[in-house]
Amino acid sequence: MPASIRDVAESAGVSVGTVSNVLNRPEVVSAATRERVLGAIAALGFVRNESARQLRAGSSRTVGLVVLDIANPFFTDVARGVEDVVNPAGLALILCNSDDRPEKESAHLDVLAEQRVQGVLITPTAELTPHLRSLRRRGVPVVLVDRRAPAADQCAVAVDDVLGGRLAAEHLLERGHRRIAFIGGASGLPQVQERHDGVEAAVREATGAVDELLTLSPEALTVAGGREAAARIVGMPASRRPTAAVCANDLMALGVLQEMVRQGVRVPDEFAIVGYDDIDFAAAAAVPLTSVRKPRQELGSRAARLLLDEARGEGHVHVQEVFEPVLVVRESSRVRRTGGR
Amino acid sequence: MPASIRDVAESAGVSVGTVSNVLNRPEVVSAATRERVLGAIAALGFVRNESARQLRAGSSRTVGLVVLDIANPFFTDVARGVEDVVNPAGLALILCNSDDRPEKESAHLDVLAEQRVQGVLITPTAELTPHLRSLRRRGVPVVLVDRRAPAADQCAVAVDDVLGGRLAAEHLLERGHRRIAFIGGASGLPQVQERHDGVEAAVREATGAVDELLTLSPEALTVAGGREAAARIVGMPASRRPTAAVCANDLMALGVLQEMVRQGVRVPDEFAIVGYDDIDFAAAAAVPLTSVRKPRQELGSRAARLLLDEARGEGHVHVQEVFEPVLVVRESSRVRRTGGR
DNA sequence: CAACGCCTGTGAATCGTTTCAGCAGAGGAG
DNA sequence: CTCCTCTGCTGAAACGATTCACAGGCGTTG
Repeated sequence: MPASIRDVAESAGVSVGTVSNVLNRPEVVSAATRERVLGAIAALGFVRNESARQLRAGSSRTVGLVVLDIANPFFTDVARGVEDVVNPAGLALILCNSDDRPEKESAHLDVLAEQRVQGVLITPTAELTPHLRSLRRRGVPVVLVDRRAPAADQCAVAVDDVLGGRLAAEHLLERGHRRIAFIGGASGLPQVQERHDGVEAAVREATGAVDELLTLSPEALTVAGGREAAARIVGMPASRRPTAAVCANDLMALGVLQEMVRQGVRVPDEFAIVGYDDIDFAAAAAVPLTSVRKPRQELGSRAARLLLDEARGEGHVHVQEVFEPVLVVRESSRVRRTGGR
Repeated sequence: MPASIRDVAESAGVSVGTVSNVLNRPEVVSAATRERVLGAIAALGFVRNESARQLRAGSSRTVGLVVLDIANPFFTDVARGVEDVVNPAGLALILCNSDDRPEKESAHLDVLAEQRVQGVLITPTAELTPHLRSLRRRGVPVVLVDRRAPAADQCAVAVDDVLGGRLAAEHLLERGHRRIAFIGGASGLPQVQERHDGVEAAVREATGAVDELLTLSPEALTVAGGREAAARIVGMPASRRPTAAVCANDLMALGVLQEMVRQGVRVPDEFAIVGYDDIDFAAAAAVPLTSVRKPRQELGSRAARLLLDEARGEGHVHVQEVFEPVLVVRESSRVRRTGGR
């Protein structure tokens, strides 16, 4: 139904080749002809059919971004960084949400493969699914976001999460906390594991023992997950109950905070909280959250640039970029009545 | 480079038509042949080329969603609602962010038109741009989200924002506030205008005068915009300074709250705040925000269903759905020392 | 035994764009 | 006047999947 390039050609009295030239290399067409063709295009309301163009070109002008949780502002900030790079390059972004579920992730990857996207940016679920591998084997560039590459044969943009965990824990230890909880999801994400390892190492060095570290694994890395973990902590006997928690992300930290407030536990006086990601809302929370800051937007833009470079081919060198996180101290861990246990 | 349907046909010793049948109407192919073809598909790692399929079909298996601010959780919740409807229908979602800028919006619409999307869901910028009109004229279904349709010739899913504004204002008036501010962006969005009108009507009815309503229009409907407005309010002489504000969305309300806290103004004792949208973070704010709740996810899913219905053709009836907002009272407007002026 | 219908499968046309070899005509050089 | 070059345009092939009219093969029926 919509006008095709042939209709335009007919209406302008030229061949389809000429119309295509007007569209793609206007400089090879004489000014008079160009005007005539552009006039016909406007008159007919012609819009290029991307499918046909793609069919010919072999790949589309889109890239895919698959995130773990679209409701987590961390990922929308990453997406914004990606957009800032990808749109100016004339590419559209297909944003997919896996909800940390491998099936959804696979389904999205299938769609992206069928769309012949230029490449895929992804924060994968725990296991690198076979879909992801086969995508790469098929020659589709894949850049991991907020996750280290398992090998040097692909690009990845990550954050030193062991360091991040360590920063968070050392901060609490300095404030005199000894019984510390690490609250991470049950999903088994390596990023979360690394944060845990950083916390654990710091706790061991400071206390000489690891059993001071309580690890809680609520269902999901969400506000609800944080509430769940907090409820369990409050339910523990006071003698064993931790006095502070490092959370695997800010959403969980907000959940912990909410539940603590609800249960009448004063934060930070009775319980200190450190979040992770430093999303904008962390600073606006009931008790402003201490958090481990990651360069969210830059994570996205850097990953997108690497992807475009790889898609362009020609001597692309795989890069594993690792950003350093920074601890931002706010109210939720500020005070500490008593030192030691 | 990737295997085509022809390679599969060759490898399985059948014609391309048969392969296509296996893919699209497996029931017309004998079991033996089907197995053989599926085997070849697996062996070659064949993936359908959507471009080719679309070229033939005339339209793609995607829908577009254009939002005003991807960083606003309200819109990610809407997006989630859309996804829940659209993915099960076998369609992919292209999520675009206009940042409330007509040029970006137009650029995104161009891309979506070239992609031959099945339809577009959009929360448009202030003016309905010519691009949007021409899209509709070209027969692409367009459903407005969180915005009323200017005429009955298209679908729209909105919220009664006059009522929302009224609910917010009446609540504050009941609490004894008389000098009230309305904080909305300068973008001229009708949704915001309606909220303003609702507030204004309520104020007029209660006080008999409109000049009790101070309207502030910061640059953008963001946290920063809220801070900016709050700073201006604090700078006013106490005699004329409002004692409460209705904000056009929760992000601004959070900004107002932050700035008030920073300036040492106690909320709600010295200044009450009501937000709009009731995003999840509203309840988790430093002072939990009273807010006007909209059915965020349902807004998206309803809009998506209408879009799919319209795309399917066959006796589609345009629907203008208007949801009723509900006031959720929390700490930010709870108390009020003194009544009246 | 012929006629018929059903079941499978074939092969060519088609979608709209890009690309490229090649052609007409103008202008310049000899 | 012929030969050559350059500019501007043409026309057809190609991309990969879908679709549809149709062709064999086989069993059934009268």
